[in-house]
Amino acid sequence: MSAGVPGSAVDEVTDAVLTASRLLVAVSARSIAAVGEDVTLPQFRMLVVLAGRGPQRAGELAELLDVHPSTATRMADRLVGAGLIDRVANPQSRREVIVALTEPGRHLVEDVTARRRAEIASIVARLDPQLRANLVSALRAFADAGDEPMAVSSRDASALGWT
Amino acid sequence: MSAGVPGSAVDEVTDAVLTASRLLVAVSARSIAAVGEDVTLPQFRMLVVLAGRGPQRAGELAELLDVHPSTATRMADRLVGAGLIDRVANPQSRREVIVALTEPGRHLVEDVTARRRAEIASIVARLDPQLRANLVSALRAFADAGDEPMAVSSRDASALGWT
DNA sequence: CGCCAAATTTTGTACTATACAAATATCTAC
DNA sequence: GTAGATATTTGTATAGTACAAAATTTGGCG
Repeated sequence: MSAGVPGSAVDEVTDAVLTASRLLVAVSARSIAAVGEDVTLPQFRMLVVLAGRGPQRAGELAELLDVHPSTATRMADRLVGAGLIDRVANPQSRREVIVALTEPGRHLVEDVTARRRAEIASIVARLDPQLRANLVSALRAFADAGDEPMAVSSRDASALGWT
Repeated sequence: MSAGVPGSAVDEVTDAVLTASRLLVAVSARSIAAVGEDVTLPQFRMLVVLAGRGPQRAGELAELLDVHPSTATRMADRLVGAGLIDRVANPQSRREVIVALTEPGRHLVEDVTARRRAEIASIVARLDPQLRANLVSALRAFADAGDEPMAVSSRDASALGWT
């Protein structure tokens, strides 16, 4: 292994993060289902972005979601069909399209978010407070450590045949 | 909030776990791409299960991956096409189909896994050792706390209008 | 002014993942 | 040996995804 970290530690961290993440995804899915709306997880992500950052240009929205613009268009089609978002041409520049939550859309996000937060809170509440503090700092450090693009030393990279 | 846990703690934990998990998914995707094979993440999951538990019945495989059997069939179709798995009828019970890695399939898994482990190791290596230990124990505790099915107190549940 | 290049979005096409229902094939027990 | 149970595949439909091409709009330049 590349830097004095035993392989088992790598696998333990990987497993632990992925398990925790699966749990959160399951909680989110449950929360959406509980609200009874027929919205997929990617669609919900779009709604959350709109709730958090306000109305957005279609292309900007695609970038925020890290999908191709045409993907965003089609996702938006479905959400418009469900009455959860509106699409209006920007009067200043009619080639741009502004996407915004409708009232039902905002409601949905609030509803689902409240349920999700409540459920996660009930999990977090069961954690020993010391562990709880560790969790956040350790995960942040982990994410920060991985943030630097191409997170491998050049020695490792060449050893593995990377460019 | 349900149990004396400030909302911000909930959001911090949620954010931290999801960010870390996104990082890992990105690492995995990079590792697969680096090997140059045109395999999707779900397909790779199937290969990993086969590598870890040996040849499996089609239905068993679907359960392990938590997808519908027909989904597994189609995923397997593509992997057979790519020469990464084999499908043989169980001689003992010809209605059953056994799916197994081919040599190229096993190779692919080993290759990708090695790259992924190396990259994650280089991230983990940057962590303060104390944080590293905290990370695993805290995440495990979190996942365990969430494992209990329907992780909400009945008081919370009724307060939220759950059944 | 008018046209052409750049920007923005949508449409056409193709493919994967996914589920449900129905068809198919096999096995087993009576 | 036939009926019911079991295992898989096929038919059909939908969502997410990308790339390429078309459509629309804007803006600048001769």
